[in-house]
Amino acid sequence: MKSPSQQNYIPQVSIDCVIFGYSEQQLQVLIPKINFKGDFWALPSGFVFQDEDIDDAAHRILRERTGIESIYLEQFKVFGRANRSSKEFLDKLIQQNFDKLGEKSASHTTEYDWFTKRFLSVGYYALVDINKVIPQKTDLDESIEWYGIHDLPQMIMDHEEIINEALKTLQSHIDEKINAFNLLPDTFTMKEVQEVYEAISGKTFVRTNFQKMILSLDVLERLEKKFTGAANKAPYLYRFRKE
Amino acid sequence: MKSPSQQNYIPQVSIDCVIFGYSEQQLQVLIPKINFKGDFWALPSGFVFQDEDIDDAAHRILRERTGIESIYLEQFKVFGRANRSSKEFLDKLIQQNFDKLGEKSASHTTEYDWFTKRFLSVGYYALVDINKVIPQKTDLDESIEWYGIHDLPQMIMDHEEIINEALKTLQSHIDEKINAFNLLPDTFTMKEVQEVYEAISGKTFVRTNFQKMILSLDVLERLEKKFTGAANKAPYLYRFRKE
DNA sequence: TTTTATTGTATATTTTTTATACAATAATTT
DNA sequence: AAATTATTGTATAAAAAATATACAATAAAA
Repeated sequence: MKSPSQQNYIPQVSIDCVIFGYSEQQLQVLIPKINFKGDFWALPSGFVFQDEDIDDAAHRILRERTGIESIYLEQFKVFGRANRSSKEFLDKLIQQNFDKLGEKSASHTTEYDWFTKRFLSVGYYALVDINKVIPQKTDLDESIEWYGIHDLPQMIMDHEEIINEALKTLQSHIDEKINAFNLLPDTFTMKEVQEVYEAISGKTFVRTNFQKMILSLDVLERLEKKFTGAANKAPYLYRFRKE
Repeated sequence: MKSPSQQNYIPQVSIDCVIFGYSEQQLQVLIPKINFKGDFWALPSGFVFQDEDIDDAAHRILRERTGIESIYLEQFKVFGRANRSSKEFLDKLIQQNFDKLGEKSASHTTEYDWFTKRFLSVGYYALVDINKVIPQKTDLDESIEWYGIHDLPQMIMDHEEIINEALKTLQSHIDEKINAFNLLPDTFTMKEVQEVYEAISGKTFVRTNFQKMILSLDVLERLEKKFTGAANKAPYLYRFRKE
C-alpha cells in the first residue's frame, strides 16, 4: 500500500468498507486492529486516486484486503459530520505514524497536514464467502480478523455507527436485491440459506414457508443430495443461478 | 454566495440537490440555468465548509435556493466516476467565469486549479411545498425555474443521471418513510394525496383502496370540509400529524 | 425391522390486497 | 322544491399472499 501522504489522492475523502461474511450462524465483519497503542480497531479503508472511479477504488481496496477478485459491494452512505474524527485521536495517530515513517519523510510536518483535516468517508458494504477470503494485513495493521456482528471490538471514531448503518442497509436490501447468496459457498443447503437470512434480518422463519418463498424467487437450481454422515435424510444442494 | 475559490471548503467535493415539488399532477424539479453560452442547466449545488456537517451544508444550500428554513431532505448517493465532468465542458466554464470574475482575481490562474480537478458529488433530494418556495437566483445563474420531471432541460455532466437516481430513491422511500406529504400544503384532500403518490410512483391506484391504505398509516387527521364551488360533494381536508 | 432426525410436499387457515357496489352530499338543473 | 349530477366516503365481496399445520419421504442408526 502506498503512503497516503502522496498527493495523487483526492484529499479529505476516504472509503470505509464493511466486509460481511457468514459463519457459525452469525454475520461476521472483517476488521483490522491498527498498530497503535490503546487497542483500537478500524474498518478497512483507503483513498480514491485522482483518475479513479470511486467504485473502482472500493473494489481495489477490497481486493487488497480479501484477495478476492470479483466482489459484491454496495455504496450505502457518506459520513460527514464535522467532528467525526476527534482531534485527540488524530493527534495520537499522527504521532504514531511519525515514529514509523520518520526516516522517510518526517522532515516536513506539512506533509501530514492533509491528514489532520476532517474527512468525508464513503461507506461501502461487501458480501463475501468467508471461506474464499484470505485476510491481508497491511503494515499499518497489527492483525486482521473476523468478528461477530454482535461481538465487535472497540472501533475508532464513528466506525461502529458505520457498521450499524451498513447492517441496516443490508437488511433493507435483502429482499429487493437478492444478494444474500454472496455470503454462501457455491453450493449450499436450504437450511443454510434460511440461517443466513435469519442472521441478517434477526428474525426467524417457518421452515416450510421460507423454502416456498425462496424457491418462488426462481433463482436457485437444485443439484444432487449432500452426504452428511448423520442419522437422517440427506438434504438437496442448491446453486445460485446467475443468468 | 461566496466565491468557491476560497480555500475553506473541502476540495473536490460538491453537493448536488434534486429539489422536488409537486404541481399540475406532476413532480417538478427546481433547476437553475447557468449563465453560460450553450444553454445548459445544472442542479443547485454547493460546497462543504471545513468545519461544517455535510447534512448542514445541504440544508444551507437548500435554504439559499428555496428560502425555506426547515426542509425535508435525504442523502441518496455519491457520484464519483472519474470522467463525470468532461474536460471540454469545464474548460469552457472556467473561461466564462474568468471573464466574469476577471477583475477580482484573474491574476493567478492557480486559483482555479481546484476547479479543474475531478469532483465527487454527494446527491441529496429534497421535498418541498412548491407554493412555499421563492426560487433564489445566484449571480452564476441566468434563471431558476421548475421543470416537470418528464420535461427536463438539457443538463450538464451527469446531472440527468443524478435526477433519475433521486427519483428511484424517492420511489423506494415513499412507502417506508411516508415522506410524500412534504410535497403538499399544510392541508389537502385525499384526492391530492393520491395524485402525489401516482406522480411519484408512476402507477395508478384504485381510489377506495388507496384511501383505506393511507388512513391505515394513521398519520392523518381529518379537518373540515372544503368548499369548492363545484356541483358536487365537498371533500374533507386532511392534515399530516407530526408527533 | 424399527426408530430417529430431518427434509420435501401438500393443504388448511388467516391476513392482506384488490375489485365492486352503493350510500351520502352539495351544488346545478329542471 | 324536486330531480340530476359529480364526487366523496363507507361497506363488502373476491382474489391473492402470507402464515400455520399436517404428513410423507428418506437414510442412517439402533
